[in-house]
Amino acid sequence: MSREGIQKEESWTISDLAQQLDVSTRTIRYYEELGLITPSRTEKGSRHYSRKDRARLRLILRGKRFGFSLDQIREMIELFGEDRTGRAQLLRTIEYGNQKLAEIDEKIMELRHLREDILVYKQNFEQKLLEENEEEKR
Amino acid sequence: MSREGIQKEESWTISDLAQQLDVSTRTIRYYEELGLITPSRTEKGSRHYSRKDRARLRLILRGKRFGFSLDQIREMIELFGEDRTGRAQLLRTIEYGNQKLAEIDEKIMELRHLREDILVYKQNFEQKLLEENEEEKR
DNA sequence: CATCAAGTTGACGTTTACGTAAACGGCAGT
DNA sequence: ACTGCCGTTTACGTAAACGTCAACTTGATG
Repeated sequence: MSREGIQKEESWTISDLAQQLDVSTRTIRYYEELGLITPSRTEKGSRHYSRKDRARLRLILRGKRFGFSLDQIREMIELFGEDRTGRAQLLRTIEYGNQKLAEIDEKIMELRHLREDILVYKQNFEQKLLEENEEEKR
Repeated sequence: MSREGIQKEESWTISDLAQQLDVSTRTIRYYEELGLITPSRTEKGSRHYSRKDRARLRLILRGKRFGFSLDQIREMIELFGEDRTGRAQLLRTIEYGNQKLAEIDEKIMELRHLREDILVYKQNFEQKLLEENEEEKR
């Protein structure tokens, strides 16, 4: 009989996580200082990260890579994390989400522009390369 | 006869440019300190920006918005800016360009992920909103 | 049991990317 | 000639995002 429902009950130490996501432990603790993640603690006081914590950290790192400040990220996490109740609150949160989505779409657009710019530069050099080769044939 | 080839000879002062691209003059001067832009000077010493300079500044700002450090940006500008000659140099530069393009594509992919994450959060709240409405009907 | 790796909390240092203020020159309008 | 306004340089200030080091605990292991 296959034993179903066995919870791996995965969890990691701070250095596990640091290694997995390629950041320093200091950085992770720093994010905790800022209230971006709140891992559980063992009896002794060691930090203890669940897969949810890990997902959150990934979100943070991802956000960072696109110029979002930690403060903006915190803002985001708080809004989506709180147990908002009541239509008004919910609507506001959803609206905030839409706004963030729009921002991201905007970023994607801009990235395409940047890509274009670089492509043009590159093509310039490719052209030069062709000219060099022509010259050689002569 | 239409007068062709009339160069508007466009150029701008530092504050013109700052306003156009929505940055401070300090920032522009700072980029110059770092060697990212080198505007010409008027007799008196005032900076004088051509459309090329403006394009470059736009590139810088664009790069910045995606977490590229000014140092990375400088690296990029230098490589594309220098008058490289010789097939080896050209090939290296082109390779560098390809690498940058790959990085950007990677970023775009990651942005899509981030977008997905946020979308899921939002949909969660939209679901809650539906449940609230149900409850009300009761 | 000694020691060593890995965890903790402070505290201070460093880099990046500018802001801000001082002190000055040039030019336009009154 | 005086007043603003814009430009310049030099210099110091600062917020964000960590790095680094010290001082200490706590298991784990030869």
